Amino acid sequence: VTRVGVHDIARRAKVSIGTVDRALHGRAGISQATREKVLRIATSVGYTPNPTARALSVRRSTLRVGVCIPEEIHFFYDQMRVGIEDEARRCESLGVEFIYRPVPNLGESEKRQITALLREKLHALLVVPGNPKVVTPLINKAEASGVRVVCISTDAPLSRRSTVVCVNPELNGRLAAELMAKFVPVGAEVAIITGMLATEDHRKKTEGFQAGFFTHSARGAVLAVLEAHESEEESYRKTCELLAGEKRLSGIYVNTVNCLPVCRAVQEHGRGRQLRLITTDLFQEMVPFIENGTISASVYQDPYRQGQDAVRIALDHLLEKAAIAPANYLNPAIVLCSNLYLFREVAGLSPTPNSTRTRRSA
Amino acid sequence: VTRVGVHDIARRAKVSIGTVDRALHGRAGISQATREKVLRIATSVGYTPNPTARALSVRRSTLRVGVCIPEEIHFFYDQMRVGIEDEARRCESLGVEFIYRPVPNLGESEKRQITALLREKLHALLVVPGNPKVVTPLINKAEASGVRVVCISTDAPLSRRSTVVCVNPELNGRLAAELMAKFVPVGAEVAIITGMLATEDHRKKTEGFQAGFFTHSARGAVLAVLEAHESEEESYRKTCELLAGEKRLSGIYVNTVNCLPVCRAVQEHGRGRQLRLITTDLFQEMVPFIENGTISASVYQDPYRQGQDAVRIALDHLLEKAAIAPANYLNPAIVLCSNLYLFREVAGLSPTPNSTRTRRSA
DNA sequence: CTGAAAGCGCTAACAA
DNA sequence: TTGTTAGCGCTTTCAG
Repeated sequence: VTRVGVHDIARRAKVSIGTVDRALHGRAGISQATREKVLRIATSVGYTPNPTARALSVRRSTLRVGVCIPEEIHFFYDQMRVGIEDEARRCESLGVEFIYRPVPNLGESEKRQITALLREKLHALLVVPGNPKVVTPLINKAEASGVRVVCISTDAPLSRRSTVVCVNPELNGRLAAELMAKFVPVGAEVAIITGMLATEDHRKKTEGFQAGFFTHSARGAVLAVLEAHESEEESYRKTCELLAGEKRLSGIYVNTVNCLPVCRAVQEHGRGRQLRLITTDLFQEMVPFIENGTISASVYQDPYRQGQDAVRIALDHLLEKAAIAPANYLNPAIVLCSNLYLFREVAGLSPTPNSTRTRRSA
Repeated sequence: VTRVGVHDIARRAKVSIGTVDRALHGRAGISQATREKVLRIATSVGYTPNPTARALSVRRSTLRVGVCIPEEIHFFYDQMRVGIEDEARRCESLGVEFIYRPVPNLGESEKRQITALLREKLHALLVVPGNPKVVTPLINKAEASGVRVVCISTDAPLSRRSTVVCVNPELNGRLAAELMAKFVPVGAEVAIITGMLATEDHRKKTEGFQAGFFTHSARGAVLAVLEAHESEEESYRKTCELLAGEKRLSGIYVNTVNCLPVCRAVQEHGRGRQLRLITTDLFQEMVPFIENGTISASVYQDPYRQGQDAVRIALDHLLEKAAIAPANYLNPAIVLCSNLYLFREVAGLSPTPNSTRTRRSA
């Protein structure tokens, strides 16, 4: 099976390889007649270009990808960074260069960092936008100068970013609600503990949960939506009050990362009742609560995958001219006790010694 | 930051590119002193070879990856194939050639197809082993001659395959059991419908479910394990008998793909009771049953991802000398009504018109 | 409009 | 032991 190349076509058409190239790529400077002849021969011999040769020939400049995501140890953005780095490593042999300009926290000094990145003659920019108002003009400026911008995890919906890679927050809430509806009995009453409803992400998760619980539960109701403002103390206190006030409460959905105070409160004051707790994401401190059943399930947004996918989308576009979908919604995973140790955040840990759950109340 | 190549190293070491090549590849005909000097410079400037150029230059030694998976339209192995093809496309610019030799059905004529592949001077082989007894010697032969073999979806555990990419079947069963335990009330009785317990995969899923249900349910019991031998008629009949005989039954776990007859039986004869059905994998015909709540959840083994990961593992090893883990266990996804349309098998379809589930019994 | 030729970065055969 | 050189198949520039 000897592959046919531009030379073969040129020979058969009695033209030069330059002409073949012009015909094949619809470039200017060739007569319609020759073009058709070349094209006809090319299809008749079943020509397929050798992408290796093309890649070698065409890519003289190295691609530069800027990355601006929050820095963090041991959690969400940390996993995202690892996902980006792992995928970046696979591409460095293709001559792709990654330039990291992290921000210390979501939204903090992002204007400075992104501006710095944009000076680097990027081809693509991966960014977790903290404050959309700040980031949107920068994104628009980048896209205007041909830089493909991929938002990760949170969107800048009014910007001209090429795409976003995230879990749809509304779906996130709906999924939690459907699970909750299936966990609790008919007519059950549940509550939501959120961060700040001013945050789009939290608001949409909350709305999604309410809509989903209405759809999937049988005569159930969402009794309360409590804002805890990401405060440990406030979360704990409000959960305790909730448990004290609503004796019939049979489920709590926590849609922010700040679930540990809720777990503690439930463990201390919810004992004995069939209270179902559904949380968001996963980190090591949650493990004992999942193992002992305090947390029934957690909706996991897979930051590693988000980072990985963002890189892949950008590079498929840059290297292979793949189209970019306007949005890339990941399917969140569901963390249960059984699959806990397959998650990156937990893999490698060994189960807590006293985690054997033999026929406890499920 | 312009990439450094053999020429740069040659210049710095004041030798020719031929010598650099000899040093870099441990070829003969070079003095120890020059070799060390070149190597030192190469590492100090962080030289990484350009695989595209290498591939182009070496020409005939493009990497060849053989693929032997079942052929199928519209379902599991079909998705797996797409996953492999998508990932293969991303690699073709690296000069990797994929040779497909599918089998019509799992295990059918696999000896012939794999043998044919092994004649192709492969570097890696991706295979879904049907009959381990047949495939194991072929795998061993391949590995003995330096071909890295990656099993997908099912393992050939006694062979010397480099790795397997799959969902651990026992975990699969445990996960289904944990969900079931959380869905059904205290003291609930459930049943398992399986294919053939002689099949390792089905047996392990069954065992996993039993163990998991014992662990996670509160005083519940697995009443029956029914083998339906992948027969539509048998599945339907046995489900009907089960529903008639066990009036208190509150859950069924179907651990094979053959779930439609069970769905029909449940819809016809299980009406009115809170019967929880947990199935395996996902295909279009299941959609209405998920939408109308007949199926409470399905444990999805993500064939697309399995194919994709298999390619990645093989190529990371071949191209970047990455180590291969002895096994790669994927985390199964859980299909619910809310996230249904994020799955590849269903994406693009629009929801069934009468699927609006307004406050039905969950 | 068309052809010739110079690379892309690396390998390998052949000289020296 | 080392240097030189001719490609791999394609794109692109520069003459004609």
